[in-house]
Amino acid sequence: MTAPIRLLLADDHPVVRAGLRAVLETEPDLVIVAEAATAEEAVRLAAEQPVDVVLMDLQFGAGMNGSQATAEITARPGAPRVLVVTTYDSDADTLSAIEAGATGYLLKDAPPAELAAAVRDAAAGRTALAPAVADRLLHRMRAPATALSLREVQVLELVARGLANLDVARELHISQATVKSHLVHIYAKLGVDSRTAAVAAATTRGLIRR
Amino acid sequence: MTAPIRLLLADDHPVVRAGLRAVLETEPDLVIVAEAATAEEAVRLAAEQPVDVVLMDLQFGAGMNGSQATAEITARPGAPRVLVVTTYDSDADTLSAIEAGATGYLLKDAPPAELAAAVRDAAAGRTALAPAVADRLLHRMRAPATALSLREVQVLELVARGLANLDVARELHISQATVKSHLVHIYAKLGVDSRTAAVAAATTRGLIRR
DNA sequence: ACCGGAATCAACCTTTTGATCGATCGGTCG
DNA sequence: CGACCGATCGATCAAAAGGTTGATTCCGGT
Repeated sequence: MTAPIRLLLADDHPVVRAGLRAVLETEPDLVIVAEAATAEEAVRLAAEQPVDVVLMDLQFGAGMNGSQATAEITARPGAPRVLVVTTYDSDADTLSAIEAGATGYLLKDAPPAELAAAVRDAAAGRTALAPAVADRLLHRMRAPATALSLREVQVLELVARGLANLDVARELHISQATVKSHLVHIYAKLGVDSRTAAVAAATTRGLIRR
Repeated sequence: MTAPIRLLLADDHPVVRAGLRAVLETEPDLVIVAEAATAEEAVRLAAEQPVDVVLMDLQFGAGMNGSQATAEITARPGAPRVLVVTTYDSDADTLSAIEAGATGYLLKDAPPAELAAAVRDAAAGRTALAPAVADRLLHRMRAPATALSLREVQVLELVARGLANLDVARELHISQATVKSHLVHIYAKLGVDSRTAAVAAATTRGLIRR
């Protein structure tokens, strides 16, 4: 028998951490070596000890989000694999997580068996995508007209939260001119001509999370 | 020693059910008698057997939502208490759950001890509200201005569809000045200062339909 | 090595929106 | 009845957003 797969759980909900622990601890080849309640803590713990797979939530109450933490974790040499386990999925979440170096993307409504299988896939370096996520990614490939780039989705999500262009610029550390430029491209791709119309179109198409 | 409190867990996420079970089973006075993966199943199970407290999620993937299930469960004589345990909270969620007869409203990021305490409160018929939820409810009481008039809602729904002021005016057969006037009032009531922010605020509070 | 797309920024101009006045006209309610 | 509120409209000015053009950098694919 080979060495067990060492896991780090990163989720701000104690209940979810307990659930993941309960589900995964019944697998003899998996061992949970640490838990993190914040993204920052996850980054720190992943650096302090040998870990094979990090189960990473995307939404944390405050501070760094899961994508940022994923990017920091995967940036280091000999980094563990990061398997994103989140509740809701949108193009924005999926793309930024994959962009950040996630090995897999699961939804929390996955059955336990699927979860354990995905962990093993991730540990072996194989990509593990939830069916719903894989479907959407393929669908995007086939219809590249409506496919917003990662940056464009990020801009649009902030716009949907009601931020003005200058606020979006500050949030993303770019200039206001760039935000306007992105918006022009977004309008063209969605076939609209105002920010609120873009938000409405993107919402009905499921491009952004509400 | 008195009889243990009998619990029914209703959540569509296996991981969350396992987490709640793990957290609550360590309490000697609590016993989980059933689990439901859908709202419909929760209603059925709550009718079939004696249960003291139902831990109810609000978001289910498909079918009935948690509020509807709560209403059905509490409508029966000798009904169990329903304790809502959800991830995100918005005014719309909170109000409809309380409206439906929920005894308490907790967030999933609550620490285990708080969860167990809330279950005991609910079993005894005491209202158990998460501090964040209680704060918001009190805040609403002090600021009853959140009630939009019928006309204001009509304007806001068209704005949310991406229409410009002039388009809204034509749609409602009023002048652009009137639309702007309504919007000023809407912004004041929602505490925002732009149309997209108003749409975002109204959406999260459930004031407009998407 | 070259090309195209994504992302970045700047400057200019037009349109839309928002802020702030004020005003009229029904209803409702104590 | 008088006070109040919702709905309606107008005018003006400043701010924000949108449209256009052009340019640079970087990266992946041919």
